[in-house]
Order: sequence, then C-alpha cells, then structure tokens
Amino acid sequence: MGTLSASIRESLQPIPRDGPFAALERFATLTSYRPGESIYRCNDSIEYWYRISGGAARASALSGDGRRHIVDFVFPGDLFGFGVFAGRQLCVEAITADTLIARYPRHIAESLADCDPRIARAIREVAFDSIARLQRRMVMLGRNSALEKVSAFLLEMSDRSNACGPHVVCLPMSRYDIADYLAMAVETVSRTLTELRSRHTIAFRSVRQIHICDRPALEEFAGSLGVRGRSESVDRLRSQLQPEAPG
Amino acid sequence: MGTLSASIRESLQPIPRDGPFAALERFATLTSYRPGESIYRCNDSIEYWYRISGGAARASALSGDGRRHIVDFVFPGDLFGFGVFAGRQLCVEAITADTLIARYPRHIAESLADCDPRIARAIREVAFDSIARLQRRMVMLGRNSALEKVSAFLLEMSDRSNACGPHVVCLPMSRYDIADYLAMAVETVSRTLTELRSRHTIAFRSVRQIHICDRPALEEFAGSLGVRGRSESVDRLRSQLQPEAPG
DNA sequence: CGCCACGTTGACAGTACTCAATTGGAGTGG
DNA sequence: CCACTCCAATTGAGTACTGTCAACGTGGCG
Repeated sequence: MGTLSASIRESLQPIPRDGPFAALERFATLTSYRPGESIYRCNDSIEYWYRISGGAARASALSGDGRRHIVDFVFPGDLFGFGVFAGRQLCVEAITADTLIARYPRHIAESLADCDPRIARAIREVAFDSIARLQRRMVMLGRNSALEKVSAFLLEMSDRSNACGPHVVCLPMSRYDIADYLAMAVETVSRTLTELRSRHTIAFRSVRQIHICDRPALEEFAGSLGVRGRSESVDRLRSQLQPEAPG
Repeated sequence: MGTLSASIRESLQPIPRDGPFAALERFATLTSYRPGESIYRCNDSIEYWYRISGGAARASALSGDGRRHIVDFVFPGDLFGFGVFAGRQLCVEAITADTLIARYPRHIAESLADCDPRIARAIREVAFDSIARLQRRMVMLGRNSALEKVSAFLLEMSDRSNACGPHVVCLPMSRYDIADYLAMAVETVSRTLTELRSRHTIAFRSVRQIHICDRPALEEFAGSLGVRGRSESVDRLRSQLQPEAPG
C-alpha cells in the first residue's frame, strides 16, 4: 500500500494557476478524504462543481434491487458534478487515501462564465468531453462478452490513471468496484482477469497493479472500436461491412 | 403507417421564435429526411449542431465485430451533435418519414454564445441535461435482466416520445433498433415484450404502439431507480441497506 | 401474387450468475 | 514474532438466463 499511495501522491495534479479556470480557483475549497468517505451524498443539494486533484473516486447510483452501479471513476484533473447530479441519484465516494477535492460554488462559477466567454467556452469543452466519454462508455457497456468488457476496462484505465509505468496499470478500486462499473459479477471479473493472465496478455505485479504484456491482443479482445477512438480501424470496418445504410 | 405518421406530424415541434435560442434560429438550415437516411455520417467534419423538430432519429456506433450500438434516440425538441461526435465514431440516421432537422453552424453558435451569456447558459443547460440522461441510461444498461431493461425502455419512451395518449407508447424504431439500444438480441426483446403482454402489463395496439395497462408493475420490473428519478424510493432503499459506506 | 423486411416463436448451446468453499494479505492482539 | 481475524480475491460446481440458429407468420409494396 505504501508504494501505491506514493505513486498516487506523485500523480497529484496541482490546481492550475493559469488557463481559463484561473479566476475560478480563487473560490475553490480544498478538502482531503479517506477511502470510502462520501464527497457527495445522494440527496445533497446541488451547489458545487468539483475537481479532483489527487487520488481517485467513484460516482455510484443505487438500483431498485439494492444493486450498486458505478457510473464513473474520476481521476486527478477530472471535473465532475455539473450535470452529474441532476437527478440527485448519484453519490461520489473517495477510493484511495488522501483523495484531494477542490469544490467551486456553482452560482459563482456560472456568474464568472456569464462575464468571461473564455470560461464559458472552457466549461462547454469539459461538458462536451464528458458527453463523448459517456457515449464511448455506453458502447463499452453494450458489449456482452466479459472478455471484451474487462479488456476495454483495462485499456481505459491504462489511458486515464497514468500513474504507473508505460505498460503497468494501477487499479485503485476493488474488484467489486470493477464489477459494478462493468455491470457483471465479481467472480466473472476475477475469472476473466485470470484468463487474461493465463493467456499471457497481462501479468499481476500485485493484486491491483497489472502489467500489460500484449497490448495489441488486449485491444483485439476489446474490439477495435474501444474506449479510445481509432478512426482507421473504424474506416476499415465501415468499408468491410455496410450495416444497413441506404443511399 | 398512416396513423403513425399522422400522430408524428401532430407532434411536430415548431422552431421556437423566442427564448434564448431565438438569435440562433436565423442561421438554421431546415432539412427533411426519409427513413434510414443519414443526417450525419461517421467521418463527416464536425461543423454543425442539430435540433430535431419532427420525427425521430437514432445515433449509432459500429463496434469492432460489426455489431451496431445505438447510443441514443432523439425526439422532437432534442438538441444533439455538440459533444456527441467528438470521436467521430457516431452517425445519426432518421427513423421515421418526414424527419425534420434544423442545422446550426457550430462556429456561429459558439460566437453567439460568446456574446450572449443567456445563450451560453442555455447551451450549458442542454449539455448538462444530456450528461444526466446519459448517466441514467448507463444505469439502465447496467441492469442485467432483460425484463428490467425492456421495462425501463418502455417507461423512458413513454416519457420522451409523448405523441400518443396517456397510456400509449409509440415506438417509431424497429425491434432491431431496440435490441441495439438495450444491448441484447432481437429475439430476447421480442420474447420479453411477449412476456409482458402475457402478464397483462402491456397490450399491443399495433406492433409499434404499446398500451401500458399496469404502469406500477412496469416500474416495479424496471427497478425503482429507473430512467426517471424517484427520490422517495431511493431514500427508502438507502435506509434499508447501507452498502459499504463507512463513517 | 410473390417478394422482402420485420416480427415472433421454438430448440439448443454457451456464457455468466449464484452459492459455496478456499486462498491470500493486511492489520490486530497475544 | 506468531496466531488470529477480517476482508478481498480467487476458484469450483450447478443453474438460469440469454444468444444463436432456424423456422414460421405477417404486413407492405412492387
């Protein structure tokens, strides 16, 4: 755990002092959270936007039958909380020790956006990026194979939580978190990881540190239209099969 | 088909001449599309925002194995195309006859947003709503039961495509579209609808017009945290089971 | 009338979920 | 330092569900 928290501490993203959000930083409130601690509860009033600057957190919703659904993991640099809690059904909890969160009063942020078009534009950018990422995740969730889901998940984590080395993925979350994120049973997650290991696609440095031995194979499993956009492969596919596009 | 297209024509949302988007309407280009026609192809350049004012359309992505994933259905009044096509992996196709689309040049919209904070704010609203809706859909997709997915889908359509009567849902899309939207096989969609009918939860007015006989039962199947937010039931659940929240 | 796409139903197989037991690692107390 | 506990993670066996393949029914349209 010592190594992990050290690597996380190294990945601390300083609150930017320039850029379009600089004016906003004056009104930020910084708070540190312990693992499992709630940053945002389901029925809290929606008065803030958040930016995570260190650690990791999960945004989860409770389903009717008591099932937990993890809607998103957030990593240093990510903004969240704008449209996220419209229905007030989500709560956000810290995953790692020393999760550092900056909180911005919503009405102040809105006012600043009204005055400064650059801020407004930057907020739009962030929102649009969120939409694009959510849609890619939707495609990922739509895959029915466990192998596809887990492979795509590892690739996504490899891109987003870039704490460890080039081919090493640090997973701050538990297997249960992964299961609730991918909408599958914990046992299946575990089994799939084991299978990937036996295929020598990945290797375990520790339980939560995974070495990607064969990234092309992983991308193959995840399907070419994975979480990351790869236009060339999509082009190739589009030429190969024309689904039902009429003139 | 005559009845359907009539009911759709009645649901035509006129382009608003007032409100925050009024200034934008001067630059709108109106186009009508036939069923299956592409409004936006995968690799088109991203130069426009779109507003659908009549009919219905689907936004879909192609997966690596050739599978089609429908990321969203859009109905009259919906705006789309802002962050949607960041990865250029989505294409949008009309579903019904006389699908009417207004197209706004992106750079003009952005400029107007820069000048008028009300427009910028309105765009933010739309984007945030999209995010919230996408997250609710993510939870819906996460359900593993076919009954839950289809029930939640019917409730969502009942709320969004409010063309028909109070308890009647018009489904402009095919069973295949529904299957690709819910990430399940066509046959399972059909079987589940049949099961709901045999339970007397729904009834078929026609193949694409469904009468909801027992809405509470449908909501029960969909799980209380469905596509629509119901705080009270969530509260009840939260008090019943405390998943793993530490102090 | 026949074609075609859509929709439904049936039989079968495969995959993932459930229940259950075991292993492993971290933290605590003797 | 070791035993003990607790929880995460893994593995195993059996079941239920859904996907696949196939056939059939249906409605619109040339």
